[in-house]
Amino acid sequence: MAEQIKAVRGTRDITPDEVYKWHYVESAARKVFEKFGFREIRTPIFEHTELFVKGTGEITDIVQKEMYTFEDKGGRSLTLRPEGTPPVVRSYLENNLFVDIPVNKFYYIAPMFRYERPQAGRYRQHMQLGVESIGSPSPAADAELMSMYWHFITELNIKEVKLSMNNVGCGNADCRPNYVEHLKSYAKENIDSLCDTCKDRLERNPLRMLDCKVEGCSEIFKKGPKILDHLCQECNKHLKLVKSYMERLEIPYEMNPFLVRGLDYYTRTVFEVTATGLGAQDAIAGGGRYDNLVEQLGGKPTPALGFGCGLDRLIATMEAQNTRFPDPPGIDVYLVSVGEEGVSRILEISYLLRRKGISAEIGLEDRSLRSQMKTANKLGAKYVIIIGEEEIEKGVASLKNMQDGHQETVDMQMLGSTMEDKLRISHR
RNA sequence: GUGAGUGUAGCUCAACGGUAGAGCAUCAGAUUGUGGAUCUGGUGGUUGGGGGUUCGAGACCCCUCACUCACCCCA
Repeated sequence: MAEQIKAVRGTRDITPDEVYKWHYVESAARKVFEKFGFREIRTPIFEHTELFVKGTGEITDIVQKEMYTFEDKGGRSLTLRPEGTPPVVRSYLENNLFVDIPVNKFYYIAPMFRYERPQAGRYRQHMQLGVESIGSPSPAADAELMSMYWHFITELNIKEVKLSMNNVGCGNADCRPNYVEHLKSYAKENIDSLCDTCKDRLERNPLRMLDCKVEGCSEIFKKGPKILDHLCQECNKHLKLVKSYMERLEIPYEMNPFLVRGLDYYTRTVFEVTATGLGAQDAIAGGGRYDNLVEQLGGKPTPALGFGCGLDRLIATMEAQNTRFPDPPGIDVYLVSVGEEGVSRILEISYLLRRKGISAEIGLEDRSLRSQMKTANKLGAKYVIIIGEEEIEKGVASLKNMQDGHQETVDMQMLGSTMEDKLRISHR
């Protein structure tokens, strides 16, 4: 035997036994999102590398060490998309989608690629359900987005989720930059007690020191300056309104002043949803406002916000919580034949039934009746149609109800309509 | 990128350095044309791959690949 080629590290197959769960979650998402006025957008799976360097941010981990970047035969540097926001903004600008309506709302269900070491809930290719709302500065848009996600996971019956929220301010001199100076001088006062990563972050990306998990560091920053105390007036007002809307919508959330997301472009509202049963990688969704990104990517100054939700983790959560999925689709009829003439008959009948919208499966191997019945049972067929020499001679078919075991004889000509009647009743 | 653990049949796992096994699944039969329960039998493996130690390696050593978990970070 030739050597087996296996799936690439960090990737996996979703086999037919699993895929119905994905269909369920995806169609729930489409239903919910479309009710909230979001429309699907599909962008290419790869982009010019520059889009992510500029959009996601040069100093992010994603860009610095996690991108699948390659050169194509034309010498272009391309990158498999590691996240969905920059491509959607690019598409929004490229297609001039802003001309029709002031606020554009998009969603996508698409694979993302990051070169990371795989572990529980982390893959090199993972499916992300993403949403972007471009054009509105209103805090109501923030609340709308979070409430939509909340509704979505409620619909799926996901339990034990926590929505954490923060406001990381804006670029005005009296807002985040001012806070960062405070934070830096505070960190310098305590520099001897900080871990090496934090020392490094102090210059490169000071905000990220806040969510350091090293105990000593988190203790220090708990006592340090908080962004929420240093927001400019506008950001403060925004935060206040978002909170009041969330309360009015009765969406439970927690303020977490240490929540800082790994992407550069966030302004003001950021949030993260965590779930139980996942191990260390427990974030099932994360997002926030990015009011400067559209301009950064060459558009006019346009406020925007969005989030991403990892479907692999979402489904893993549901499995860990024993969430009920709808039953996997079974088949209506299994057709069994005896003898060569029987095979040609069941092929013909199955084609007829299938065209009537009935799901039918046929046994094509030359096996004993008993074996074929076993297969029918295993596939969960509601009915079995048996066509052998006796039936052919009489021009009939034997029809067996697999639930109650009752068997009857049906005129071959009447099979189509009989099956339609029976299945209409049992579907009710 | 760092650290730890694990790779034996489709799945879950055994086998003191000495003939590679069990349960489940699968296939067939018991039932010459009838599923689920029971019983009987069969198929199925270059022990992840490569090298080394040894009279002899699934086991010990080295390399490599993969998986798992954690760090980092993220969904």
